[in-house]
Amino acid sequence: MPRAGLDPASVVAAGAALADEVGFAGLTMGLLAERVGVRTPSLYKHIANQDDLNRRIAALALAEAADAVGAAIQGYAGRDALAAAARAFRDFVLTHPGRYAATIGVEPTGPDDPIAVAGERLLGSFTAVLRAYPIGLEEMNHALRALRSFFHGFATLQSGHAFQWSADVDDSFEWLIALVDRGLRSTPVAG
Amino acid sequence: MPRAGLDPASVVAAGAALADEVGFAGLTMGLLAERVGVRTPSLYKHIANQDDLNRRIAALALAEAADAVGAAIQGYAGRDALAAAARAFRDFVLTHPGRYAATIGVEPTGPDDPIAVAGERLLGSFTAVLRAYPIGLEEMNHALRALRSFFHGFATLQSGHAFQWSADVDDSFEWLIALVDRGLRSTPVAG
DNA sequence: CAGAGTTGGCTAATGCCATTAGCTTTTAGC
DNA sequence: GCTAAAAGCTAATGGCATTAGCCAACTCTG
Repeated sequence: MPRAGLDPASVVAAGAALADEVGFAGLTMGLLAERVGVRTPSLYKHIANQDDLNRRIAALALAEAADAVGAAIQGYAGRDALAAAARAFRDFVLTHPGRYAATIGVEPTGPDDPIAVAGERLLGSFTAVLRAYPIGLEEMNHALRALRSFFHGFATLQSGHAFQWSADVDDSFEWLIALVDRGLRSTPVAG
Repeated sequence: MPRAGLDPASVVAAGAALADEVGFAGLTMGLLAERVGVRTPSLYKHIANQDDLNRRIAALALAEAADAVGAAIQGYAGRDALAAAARAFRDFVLTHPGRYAATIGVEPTGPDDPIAVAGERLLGSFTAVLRAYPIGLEEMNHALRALRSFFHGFATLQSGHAFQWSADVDDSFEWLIALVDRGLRSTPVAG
């Protein structure tokens, strides 16, 4: 029995890729073991259990999303930054539906949890998007949550095939970006 | 062995209630059987299998949500209707997280599927909310999807404890409603 | 370059969960 | 009252996650 040369990172990466293929719900230890060329129990030498695997996939997904969004908004501000961030985020979710699904409902165990660290990084990019809009400090958290709601909502609905084919989904997404841009521009005067 | 007096509707109702208590992922046939006072295999006399149960719970949830939103917007228009619908929808998701989770990712099998019927009814209420806004027919589908994205996104994020406690979540929700209202008021001139 | 210890892989076993088969009793309709 | 469908039950099957315990293969030191 030659060694497979696995380590936690490679197992998690394979798990994320497999989740993207078969759906997060279809990700089983047996399938993942087969994918990495090992018997099921051997996976436990690298990850504690399936929940641990899910959390690591979630952290990976958040880190990758933060990278994608962060890179997309470089050099842009205002509406251009908003559109770039929104498109990058949605692209990521649509091309990596399984690993993004792993992030839903996970809660970091503490501030040093990789999930929290990556999540903060993603939030940082969202904050950068809002910088050019007339938003007071006190409203920043509300605006951040609004942005997250719209990014997360649209991406998960489309990923779950919740939209009929009555109109082009990409057009709807651009329309949504424009709607949010108008709303953010005309924030109320007082904080 | 006296009969328990079960029928599909009561099993589905109990399943929805149980899902709200233990989370959709924690809903098992064994737990549901115990809850309705029957052994596990007996459930199959009323529902085909767990997937069937999930779909029926989803249809129930969509119907209830449609009722709640429809009732909430009675007599309101414009921003008032938007706020009423948003609050009713979020209240429903937060008080019934398990059954709402059952709706995520389900796809109706055809136009007569109760899931499709209830979903259309909910969409009808959302359409009514948009009626007082200056939105062209061609844009209606985009606006509808935008509304769904906001409602679904915020409600699922809050339900999944994805918001930190840095600011009051109810305030954020009202802020989001105001943002969407501003965006919907100032739609571009051309359709 | 040998050998001790750690690491990573394997087989076997356990327990939970969904589902099916086949039997029995209740109950509704005649 | 009788018959047949409906609704319950026990027993059995198969999939999945997880643990125990064993052995081979690297690593690292002397």
